Amino acid sequence: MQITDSLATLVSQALESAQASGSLPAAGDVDIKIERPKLAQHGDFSTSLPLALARSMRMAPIKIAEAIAAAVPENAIVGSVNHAAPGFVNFTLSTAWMQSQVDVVREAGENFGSVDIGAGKSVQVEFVSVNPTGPLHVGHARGAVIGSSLANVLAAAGYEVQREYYVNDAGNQMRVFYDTLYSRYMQAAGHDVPLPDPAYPGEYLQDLAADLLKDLGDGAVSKEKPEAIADLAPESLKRTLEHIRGVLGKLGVSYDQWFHESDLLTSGRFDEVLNLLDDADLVVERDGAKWFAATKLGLEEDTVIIRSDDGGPTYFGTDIAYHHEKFIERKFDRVINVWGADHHGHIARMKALLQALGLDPDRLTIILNQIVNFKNEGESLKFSKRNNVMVTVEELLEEVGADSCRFTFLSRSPESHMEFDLGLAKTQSSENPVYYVQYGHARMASILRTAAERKITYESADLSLLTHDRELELIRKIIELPTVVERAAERLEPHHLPHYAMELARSLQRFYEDCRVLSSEEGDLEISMARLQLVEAAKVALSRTLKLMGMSSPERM
RNA sequence: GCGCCCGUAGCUCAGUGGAUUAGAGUAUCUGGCUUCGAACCAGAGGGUCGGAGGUUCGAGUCCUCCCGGGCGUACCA
Repeated sequence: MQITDSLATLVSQALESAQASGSLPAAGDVDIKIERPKLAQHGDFSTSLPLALARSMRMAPIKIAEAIAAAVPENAIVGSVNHAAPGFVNFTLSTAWMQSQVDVVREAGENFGSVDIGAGKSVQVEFVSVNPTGPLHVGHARGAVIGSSLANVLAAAGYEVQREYYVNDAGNQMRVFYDTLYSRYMQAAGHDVPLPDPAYPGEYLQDLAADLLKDLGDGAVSKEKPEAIADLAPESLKRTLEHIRGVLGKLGVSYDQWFHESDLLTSGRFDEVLNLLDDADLVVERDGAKWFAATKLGLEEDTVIIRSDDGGPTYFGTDIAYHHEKFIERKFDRVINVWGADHHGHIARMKALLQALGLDPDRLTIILNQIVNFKNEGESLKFSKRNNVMVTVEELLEEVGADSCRFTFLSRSPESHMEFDLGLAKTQSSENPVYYVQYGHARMASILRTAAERKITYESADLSLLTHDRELELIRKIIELPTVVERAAERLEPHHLPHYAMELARSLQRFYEDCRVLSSEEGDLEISMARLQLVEAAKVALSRTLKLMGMSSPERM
């Protein structure tokens, strides 16, 4: 149970007992919100419930606050309760309780910070899902970082999480890709085959074609184009996906499943779902194409499911089957898709579709991450696959490093239109907040190492010696982690993690500055032992936070 | 035109679903290393929260309008 939940219960009990004793009048159902005051002098937690009750109780809020504060029952967590103008009840945590938490954190170890709001419900997080037509470029990194961290957070919050990459291996883009690959392959074999129009640009395809020629031989050269492509396609897809998988791995991203769009077509699921829609009278034929009749569901316009030119499904068409598969076949309680903001027009259609399939649209959540504006030394960079100006994720990682990259993307909320200055990220490395956070971890590790070298054991420490302001400040910050995880999971906002990490590292550095852990003085052994336990707890909390962010927790730097 | 998103310190960004005196990093300036790691700590300056109305006892947060920017508005994905 979270501290805030415990406090809410206490407030609820206080309210009831004050009403029972007649010091407060009756009130309707109330939602007790526990907040964190901005100023330390107002305590650790507060509630503005009296302000909300003032109207229905027809009493001055300050009087209500006074009555509630006086009625809070005795308990282990709260040290003192006060009321303050204009109508707050402020709580200060009990010192003894905080001290006891050091042990709780150490015992929880790498599980510290976990909560159980998910209650084992299954949730799928689908992210990146870039067309397998070449290397990932920097614009894809943001969604990768957000999606993977979000998955970590949800797992820590008690959900059964599945991480998925949707491989679009069946659409028009792939056709263009393979057409271009064919030309490049033939060119590599010395034949003058022009590029198709449109064609995929970039050196990647030339390199891939040359590799295929080298590794598979020139057997496809003498074949007709469709047969040649059939020969080359599987291997090119495999290699491209391997490359993508490798780069994402370097970025700290991994998946439980790579789901292929083509499977939806070969398995018959696409046709099946199309029939379902047809039965619901939501498919119309017009201009030789088949449309999803979204206007019948109140949307602005219909959307094509099957093209008129070749009878193939559109991206949205297979996406219908894909989401049907997610909810009906795989039975996910919730599905979260992380999309680039340029796909936002797709959301209303998807939601309408779920409704048409008889599914609650709220089970699908789309997280849009805004396009990243990359700069170099203050100058804006425009990327495009078409005009071949791009920086790959691989290059980004070489320049900036995975941890720094993750921290930077993660510390902005997805909807912010963030700027990423590549030059700055490189040159500012030592001022980068990521190093501040990791340095804190390395420093705690160093203290524990030194303690081990000096053969200091501290299992039997007396935690009641931890009374210094900096020690208590650190404990307060450490035990905040479960609340942070809960909030990040509830709101699907992993960006709270790096901000918490900064605060924790700061509390830790301030503690280090004012509280000597290892002393050469004989009489200091008792306090050293207690502080070593605190250091260990702090390291546990910071390490877990870094892990949730998909970052490393260095023992040395 | 319409739709979605954004506008908070010089710069990059938070702000816990309305609440006690708007925060952090960075940059600038000042001070601090003889014992555990100075990639650190302490302090200072820097804000009409894009603008104007409105709701409210109370608005950076909710509503309306305006200004500025990004992205959509495909039988591409």
